[in-house]
Amino acid sequence: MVSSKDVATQAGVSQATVSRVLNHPDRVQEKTRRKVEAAIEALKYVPNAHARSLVQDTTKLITLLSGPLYNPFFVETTSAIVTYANERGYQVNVQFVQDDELAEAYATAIQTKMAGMILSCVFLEDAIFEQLTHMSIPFITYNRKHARNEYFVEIDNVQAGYLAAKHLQDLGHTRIAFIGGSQKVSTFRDRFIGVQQALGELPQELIIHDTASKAEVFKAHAKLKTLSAPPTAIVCGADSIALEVMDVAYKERIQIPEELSIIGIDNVERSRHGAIELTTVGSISERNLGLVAIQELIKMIESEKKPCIQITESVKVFRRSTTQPC
Amino acid sequence: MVSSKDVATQAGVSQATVSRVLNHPDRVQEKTRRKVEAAIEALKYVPNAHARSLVQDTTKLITLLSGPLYNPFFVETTSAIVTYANERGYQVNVQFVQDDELAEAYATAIQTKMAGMILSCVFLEDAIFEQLTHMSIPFITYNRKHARNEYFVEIDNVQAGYLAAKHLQDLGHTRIAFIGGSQKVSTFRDRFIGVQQALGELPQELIIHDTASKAEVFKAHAKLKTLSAPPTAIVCGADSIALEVMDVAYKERIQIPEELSIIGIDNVERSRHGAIELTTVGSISERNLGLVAIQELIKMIESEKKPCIQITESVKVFRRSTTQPC
DNA sequence: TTGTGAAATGTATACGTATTCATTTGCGTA
DNA sequence: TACGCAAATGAATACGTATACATTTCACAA
Repeated sequence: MVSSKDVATQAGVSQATVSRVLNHPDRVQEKTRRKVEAAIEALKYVPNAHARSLVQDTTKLITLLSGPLYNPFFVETTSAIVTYANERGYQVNVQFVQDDELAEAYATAIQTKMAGMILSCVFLEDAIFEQLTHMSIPFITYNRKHARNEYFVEIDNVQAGYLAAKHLQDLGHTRIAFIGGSQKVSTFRDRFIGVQQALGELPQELIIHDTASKAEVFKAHAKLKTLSAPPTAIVCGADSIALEVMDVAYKERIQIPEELSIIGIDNVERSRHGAIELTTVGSISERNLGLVAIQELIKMIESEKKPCIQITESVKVFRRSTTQPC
Repeated sequence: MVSSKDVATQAGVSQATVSRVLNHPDRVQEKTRRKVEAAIEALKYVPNAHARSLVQDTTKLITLLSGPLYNPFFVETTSAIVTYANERGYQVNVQFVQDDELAEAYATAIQTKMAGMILSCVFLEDAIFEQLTHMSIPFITYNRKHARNEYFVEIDNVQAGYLAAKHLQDLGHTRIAFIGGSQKVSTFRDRFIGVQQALGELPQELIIHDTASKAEVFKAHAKLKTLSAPPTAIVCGADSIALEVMDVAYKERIQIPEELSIIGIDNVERSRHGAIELTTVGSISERNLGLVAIQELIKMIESEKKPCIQITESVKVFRRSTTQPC
């Protein structure tokens, strides 16, 4: 590995001067600068970011702990986060973590000195939260939040659940099911609360929580189908779930929306696809939640002042083709 | 920041001993080890990965230069790569790079000392390639390759193009169009070669290259539609393009496959969705190309011996519902 | 010419870790 | 008890960079 010392020797200057050429080009004479730059070019020198961040105790690295990419919501947020961070000169360390893996993901992540952390996969009551808070670096959550979170970006999940259920109710549906994820997660909990605000207490047989994988969606759908009075409509706790329900339904030749109305929440890009046309609830602004979060995080990193950041975006129904009157 | 020196003071030992507890626990006495571990716990010490990789000149970091996530192919590969690497104890630095941004992505990436690099976004004749080769670290490309690549993982793209075109031909189609990306890219070039092997020289009006964005797919489709003799079938150079063509077609109320047959290449997960059912060509083994690549890369990193790795997976047609007899 | 101050450059040090080498400890044996 | 040897530990150093501080250079005025 070629170091700044090698460059210095080659250029006939001291290592400090090389460093100055890189960091304060104005503080070094034109002629010297050119010599050094020539040496850098000749030796194909690239500064060592590890050494730099060691001495400066600062780094241009952000850790992203995202949910898994089989959920299209995380595809969009990850893409936005990484791209924006790169534009701003940050590298992004990405991990895709399943719900119960946060602790170990966190443990390995913090070994690397970083400028900030952005994550989605936190539980409402997550033991990891105290550690996060005691970290000296800024962190922000998007989509989900912790019970005592001070920095988060989300959509109005209660309202989203409410609007989704209301939409189906307004279409005349009375047997409405809910399929969602873990109630330990703020998102699903709040969305379910919203659903209940619209519909009142749902019969137990129409509520299915803890649906994380495709296989579980399959089971959930099978269970609903065999009910003596199957639902005519389903509120899905996330578009990712809705897409999987649609997959199962199509494969079983169930007509959507004729036999079954489906509404999701998140308004992911894919729900707009001509072959999908999923009715869903999403942010009015249609701003990417990940983008909002990374922008806020970088503000926090670069301005040092850290006021409490709590952004909750308003939502509305995006009506497409998977819902119709009962 | 709490350092190993602080831990040493707290435990009443030297810094070297703390280091040994972490790296060679067997070389330190049981009693001492417990003292140190207690101190680590008490001070919530985490070793600084920068300092470590500085002194060891080694690091558990891999750089991934992926194509953009609006292409579902890259969603699947990125997911597989990051997850596998994490399991093996590596952090992954991710960048999503558009075709013409490779140079700058590369420039920022190499400032961080890394164990290896994995990338997809290279052109057949890419100037960056020489720099990559002269790097002392292992790198491997997946999906795409460079003209002089020694380490790559791909599917048999010529065969894929051939089979896709042949499939349509066998169904009786004669007006077959091709929509692909840049011919500077190995993937699209080879796939197009395969198409021509099956169909002979295509009429110029039925060939559309350089289709990278959704907007360009829209334009491509519009152009084909207004032809005096529009195509009855389209070979798409990638599933991502096929999905976008389907999107446009559905929105214009064009029946697929009744009015237009579509075949893609890649066999991405999404093409199996009940609402999509895209006929496509993909690897027989259905192994994730990204996974194969990262496994090979880590082998290269950890075993030092670096034979030439050139994996080309055989392909077959996955017949679904977007193609039918003319 | 000489003195002065600013600009330019060099010297020395710190960051946190792993490791080599030197020193101490402790144990078994004579 | 004393000796020797292995095991355990400590002291010192290197990794590559940025910067505070010391030194040199240089232009300009007296």
